[in-house]
Amino acid sequence: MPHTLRQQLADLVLLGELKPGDRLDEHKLAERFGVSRTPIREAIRQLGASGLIEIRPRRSAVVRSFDRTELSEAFEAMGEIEALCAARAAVRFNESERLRLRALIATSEDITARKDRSAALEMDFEFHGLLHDGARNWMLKTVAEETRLKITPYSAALFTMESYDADLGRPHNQHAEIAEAVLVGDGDRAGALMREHIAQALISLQTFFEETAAQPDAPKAKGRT
Amino acid sequence: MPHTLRQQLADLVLLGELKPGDRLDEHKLAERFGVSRTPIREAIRQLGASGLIEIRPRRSAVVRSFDRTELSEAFEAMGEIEALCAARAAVRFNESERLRLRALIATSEDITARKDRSAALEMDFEFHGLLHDGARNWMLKTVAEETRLKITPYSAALFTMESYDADLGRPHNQHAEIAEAVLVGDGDRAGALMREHIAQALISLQTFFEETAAQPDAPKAKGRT
DNA sequence: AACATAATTTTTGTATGCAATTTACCTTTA
DNA sequence: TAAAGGTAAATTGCATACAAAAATTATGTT
Repeated sequence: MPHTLRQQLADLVLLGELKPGDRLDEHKLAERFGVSRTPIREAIRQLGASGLIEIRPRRSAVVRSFDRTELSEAFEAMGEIEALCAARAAVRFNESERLRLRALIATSEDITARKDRSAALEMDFEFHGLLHDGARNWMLKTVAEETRLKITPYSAALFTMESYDADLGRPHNQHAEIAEAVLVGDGDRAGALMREHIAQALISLQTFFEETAAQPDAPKAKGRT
Repeated sequence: MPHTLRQQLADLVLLGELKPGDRLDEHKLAERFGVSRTPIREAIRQLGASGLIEIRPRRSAVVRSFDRTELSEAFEAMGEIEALCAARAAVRFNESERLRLRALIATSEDITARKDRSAALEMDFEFHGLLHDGARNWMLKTVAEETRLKITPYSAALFTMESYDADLGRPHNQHAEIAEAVLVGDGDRAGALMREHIAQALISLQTFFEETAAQPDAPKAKGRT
């Protein structure tokens, strides 16, 4: 099942080939995907409306980048939204979802032990996706995923760093705790734990970006030596 | 300051000229706005990504329509998001915003007395917009406005109905109560009142749509007598 | 008259070309 | 060497054209 052009383009950003601040050259992208500029432009506009890239009239579109303040606000907002999903999921989960969640945590345990960062990233998406579905609210799910999408270029970068190996256990343990609260039906606790989980993720992100000097908002080296 | 094409197109939907379910003919729109189909298509794609219209491959795009369940879920989600904004605004409002809020409520009082539904709709937008800003979180504001945008074709319809005159006082009073909580700095109360306010809005919407039989999800009469 | 099928029109998807603007590069000057 | 200016190249915005698919109308059969 071939992805849509829009998804293929998004993947360039989501999988890290294009990083925040990078320009999107319509000609080159058209050539790369073997189509004309017209469909490329349409895909770019869509991703622009999704907030994944930034569209500036008469100038190249660029991958959306956040400064420290924006990143912190984004995580604060996401924390609240994910907390909402978790709290509702705790109350509305059905039996098959409970089974799936349990299985997910077990698999995650394994992945964490093997320090497979790539699998851990996928697992992270699945875990949160399961809670988004469990909230049984289409709009809430949409909002959660749109929010998550916008910061993905940053959070995904974390999982690609070798130095993140050491901290891989923390998110897993937090997921396990949240899952427990969800399975017990304790919405308030699940929500609170989720809020904390997202807050921790922000701290990890900030820490690693400070260390590597690849900080958000850092001016891109564009040929200027 | 001329609006962008995207905004002009959105206005067709937001101001009620195009209703949920209506098709967007690229040719006619291009002719209407005096441009070619290319920029029209780009605008349509953007609005599609925003969730205001629905894009179906190889078929005309249509204004997004919600069935009863979706509408109810949308309002539930919006209630939580708006409550978040209100709760934060109560704590983070600055002095000029407090003044502006007080002035807004005073004006609203007047508008309600005059039963000016059109002005009341604008006032509604301003009231909520002020709280979105007051939350001091760019992402939260974005999420709130995107959510609000999606259901606007429905909520705006309410304000255009003559029969809504009788109920015009209720939203105003609720706004006033919320404003009071915000000005006192009581975030929890502001949030709770906001949640209630949005829930009431849904009920009004459902009630009026049932009465007029112009229910959401109703199949559009398209030439078929 | 009802239904199925074929012809016709409408509408979308994409490629291509050109004008307008921005960006990059190179020269000149302090 | 750094700044400033001007020219050339690259890039976006938009119009137009045409093929493919969908919607509509017309036609024929039972």
